[in-house]
Amino acid sequence: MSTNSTIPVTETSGAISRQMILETAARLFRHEGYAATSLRAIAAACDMKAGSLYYHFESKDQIVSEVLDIGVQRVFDAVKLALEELAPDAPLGVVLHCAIEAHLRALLHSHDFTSANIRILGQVPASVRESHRALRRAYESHWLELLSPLQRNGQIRPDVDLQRTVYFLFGAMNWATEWYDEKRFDLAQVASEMADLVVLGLQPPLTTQRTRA
Amino acid sequence: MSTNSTIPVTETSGAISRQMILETAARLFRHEGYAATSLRAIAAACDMKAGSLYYHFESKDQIVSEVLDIGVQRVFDAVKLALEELAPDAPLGVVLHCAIEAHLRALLHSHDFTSANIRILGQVPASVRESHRALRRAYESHWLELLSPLQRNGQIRPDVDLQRTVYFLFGAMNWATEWYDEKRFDLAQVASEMADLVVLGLQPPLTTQRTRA
DNA sequence: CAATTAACCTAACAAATGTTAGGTAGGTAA
DNA sequence: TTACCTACCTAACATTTGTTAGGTTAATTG
Repeated sequence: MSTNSTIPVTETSGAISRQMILETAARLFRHEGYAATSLRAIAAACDMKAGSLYYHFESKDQIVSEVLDIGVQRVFDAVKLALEELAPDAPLGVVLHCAIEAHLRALLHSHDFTSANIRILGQVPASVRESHRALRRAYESHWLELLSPLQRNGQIRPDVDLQRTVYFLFGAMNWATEWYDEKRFDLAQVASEMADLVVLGLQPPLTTQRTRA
Repeated sequence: MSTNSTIPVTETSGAISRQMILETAARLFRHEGYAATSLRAIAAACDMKAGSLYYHFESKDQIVSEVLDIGVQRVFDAVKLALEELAPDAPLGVVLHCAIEAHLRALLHSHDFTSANIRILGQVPASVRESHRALRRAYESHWLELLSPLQRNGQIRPDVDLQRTVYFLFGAMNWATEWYDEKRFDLAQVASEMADLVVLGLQPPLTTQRTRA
């Protein structure tokens, strides 16, 4: 007899538990590291026992593997979505600002997955790291394909190495997980400053205004 | 407080072992993470047994604590030394290039201490991290005091936030531990590119030449 | 010579780890 | 009713962990 059942048809109770396990694991991995986060700690935070995790996952490696992938995928999706809303001929400053803000927002706004990703990548077993590397490279390529036409445009100097520029940007952005505090900083402003730093440089502007070439 | 301020003139066998333990620990911490690096693994790599480490150190925490401090101290010393050789009125571009190259060189040139520092800081016990924070802040302040006069000079735009600029630079530099390969890159060139990126920006120069104001 | 010390070792401790085998309450379906 | 399935639990397993207590050896010192 179907009374007023509040459980949604689409999400079974198992799927909800699975999601909670992943979110809890991401939070603990981020703060404690990979090896220091035990399955018992993950389970306890989900009001479960350690053995029950094996109903949803094959191993600890599989849990951390999914956490890593989700972390990159969320940032990847956020940046792709933000860039799709831009005009195809948007200038460098706008493109960079948009991409940086999307990356930072996904990275910092209550997403333990992304922070965990940056912190524990060097700690997971080599097999896990290897299978995760493809996704990371795909995201890196996305940024290269973002900047490449701008260099052909002449909006980026031809002698700039885009590969290393992306490395620099990733470093500057991802390091924010170590110092960003949403109570002390405004994310949009941080994104603007970072974009301005690389676009305008630290030097005072040489001319007050510029006409299109 | 346990400062080893005075190193014995003749390096005793114990001091050599102590140094080897620290170097081995740094290497393992960097590659395996803090919790995954056991005292037995450190000892075995030094041709010792785990219990013998307690002749030189009080605990695992003390070992990792010294590794963390050495990591920052080496970069700190390298940057201070490099800046002392500069003229006091050196322009922004020269100062930044000099500081960045010194930081990167100490960070990347066969120093497991520095890489370990960046990777495992988020994994060590809170008490260790807390006592290490003072040294990190001192290094951060050194960069602020490096850039501050240049902003008063007018060589850095007055609306630039120096605090966050240092965060950006630290991120870009420290991230190099994740991608730098001494066989593929030239360190001096990487340092130049990074300095140019923030000094000149990505945009093409608006004027071909510039005279002093 | 004997005594001492530096620099290790052995062997064990309790606690914690990932993982597995088997059990069980509650709902669903026939 | 009976049978089945989902989503857990209990209890153990073999390892591994940091740490300690109590040797042992070789060199140094008086």
